Amino acid sequence: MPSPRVIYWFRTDLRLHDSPALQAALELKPECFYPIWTWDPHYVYHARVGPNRWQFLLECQSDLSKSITKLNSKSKLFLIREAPQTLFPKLFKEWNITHLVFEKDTDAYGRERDGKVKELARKAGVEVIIRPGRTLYDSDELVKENHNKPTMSITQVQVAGAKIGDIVRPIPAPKSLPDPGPTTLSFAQQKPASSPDINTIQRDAEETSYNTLAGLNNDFAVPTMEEIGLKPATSPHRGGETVALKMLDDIIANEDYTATFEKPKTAPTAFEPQATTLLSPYLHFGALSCREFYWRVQDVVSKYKDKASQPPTSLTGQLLFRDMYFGAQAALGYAFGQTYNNPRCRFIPWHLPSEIDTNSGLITGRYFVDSAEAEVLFKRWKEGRTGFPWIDALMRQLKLEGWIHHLGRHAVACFLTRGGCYVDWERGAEVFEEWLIDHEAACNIGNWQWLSCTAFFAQFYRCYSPIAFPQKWDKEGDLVRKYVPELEHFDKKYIYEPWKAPIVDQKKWGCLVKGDGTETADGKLKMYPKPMLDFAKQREICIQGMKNAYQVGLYGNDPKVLDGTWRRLFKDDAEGPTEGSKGLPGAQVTHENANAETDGVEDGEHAAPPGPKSERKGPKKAANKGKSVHKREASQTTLDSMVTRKKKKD
DNA sequence: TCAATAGTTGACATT
DNA sequence: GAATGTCAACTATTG
Repeated sequence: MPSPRVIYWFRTDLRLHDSPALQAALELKPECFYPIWTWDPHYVYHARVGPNRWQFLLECQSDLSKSITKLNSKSKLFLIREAPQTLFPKLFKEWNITHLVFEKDTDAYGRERDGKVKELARKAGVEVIIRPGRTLYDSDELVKENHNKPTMSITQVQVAGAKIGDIVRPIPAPKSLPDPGPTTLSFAQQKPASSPDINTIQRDAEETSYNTLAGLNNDFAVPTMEEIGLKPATSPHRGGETVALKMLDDIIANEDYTATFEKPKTAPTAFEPQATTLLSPYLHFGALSCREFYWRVQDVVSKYKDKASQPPTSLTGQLLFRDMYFGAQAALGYAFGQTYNNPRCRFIPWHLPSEIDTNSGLITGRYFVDSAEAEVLFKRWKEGRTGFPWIDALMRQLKLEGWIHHLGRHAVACFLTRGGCYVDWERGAEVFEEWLIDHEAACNIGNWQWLSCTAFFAQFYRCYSPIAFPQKWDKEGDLVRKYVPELEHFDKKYIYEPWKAPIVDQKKWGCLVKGDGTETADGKLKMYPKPMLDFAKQREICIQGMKNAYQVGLYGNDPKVLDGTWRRLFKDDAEGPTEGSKGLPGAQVTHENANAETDGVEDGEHAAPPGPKSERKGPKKAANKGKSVHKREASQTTLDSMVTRKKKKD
């Protein structure tokens, strides 16, 4: 039996503390130990990742690399710029590897990738060791104890969790690490296909991270933002296990906060400091272990006995919700991330429905513009110029900093979907995926389904007001003043509804409320848009639409949804793309090559004012016009060809 | 079987 | 200002 030569493959576990997989790797007593990261083109080209989350990732990697070097001056995090699916067979041979060890990933894409890597290892005679560690409970085990069903409520998580047993106590960080062996790379690099590339909009220079195998200085260094060609990051939040553990220490030191935390009582209007822990991005990248967090909190809670808050509102309750969403995703796979073919997601004929690849049954990442005015509402929502200061402040904070309070996310998600614009939750989830530094696919998808009342939650008549809700938390409107500075001098009486302020006052306070937000100044005066919709009216339309869709009662996997005949069950004038009795699968609107630069709807910027169906006189066509449609041509099923194909010449 | 009740985080009026 | 009830009425669980 040769001495173990081990690759430890870091992915969503960028830490040394409490890593069951890392512990398993070290128990092998390796002769050579290679801590590596492979540069997965899925992240570079396919998932939506903005500069803020990129920077957070790079900071987590740098911090981890330094921590590794502190334990062994010969070692570091070796970043190898190639897709794992093509790199590993060559690397196994080159470094004479005997074991590959990594933390389990239950994300839909993660499972697919790891399945392929396991197969490659088997062929190369390399033993693969996988340990769960990303969640409180192993998500697959949680599903198993939930009668092999996706975990759809917190009670189910608690019952299934109790059957599994106690949440495991955290493992200390290793005190030393074995040397790596030789790190020569004599093989040729295989570049991934750089097309399709959803992230061109995130860059202001060429993406050159695949120009070398081991980086510009051949030292396996963490790439710079420049190497990836990214636009500058703007988030104030810094990544890394070191920062995370310090933040956790500070939270735990405040025992009252830790033990009596109740999420619904934390203010979404608070900033500097925010009302919640802001540990979610560290949990996402694995810079902080959720079990470390859980037990540090639980030990304080135990001291407080009956004075402590309880799940689901307590701090540990938040971690249970995370496990719930991971369990739902582990059971449902790719279908969890979409309505189409999802047995647990209600079918609502939202505006701007997703394009479906009928071969794979998966969404393509593009969508249909069934209504030009809905497209305008969506654009204005994304850009933070809805004319509702609370919504705009949050969307601008999100884009700038990559993090907003959980209840702020509720407010903007409700507004986009069932409580305002009646736009598909998948559109909103895509924007969050792009901008959040803590974007966790399972949690993001689950929360969007929750807020849109398509799964997990059903009380659609409980609708967040963009005026009354923030008023409850902050009468002064400080968050608005910070992120919507044009309203900085408005009296608090009008801060959440500035269109009601008298014109003389608007002039006095230096900002006119007019237009649609495309212009920002009128002479010396600033401009802020008028509200893009009548909230009270739109709320009624949405609630009626939801009530109707609930009565029809379809789920995403209903045959009538799959083949498009669901339209027979809706009246033509029901809210959403409901006309006719037959149509394309899902809520797609007409047969059309979605790559085509054709359109059948008037220019969105000049659309009629909001109102039900106002623009849908005459034949209905899909508008997939230019910039308004996401340029993602491949569905998830084509990922494999994406990484194994040679880079095409331009 | 079915009524009662609970469900992390609504708005508004009244006490 | 905090607590409670009503609005209109959802699903899933429980006894």
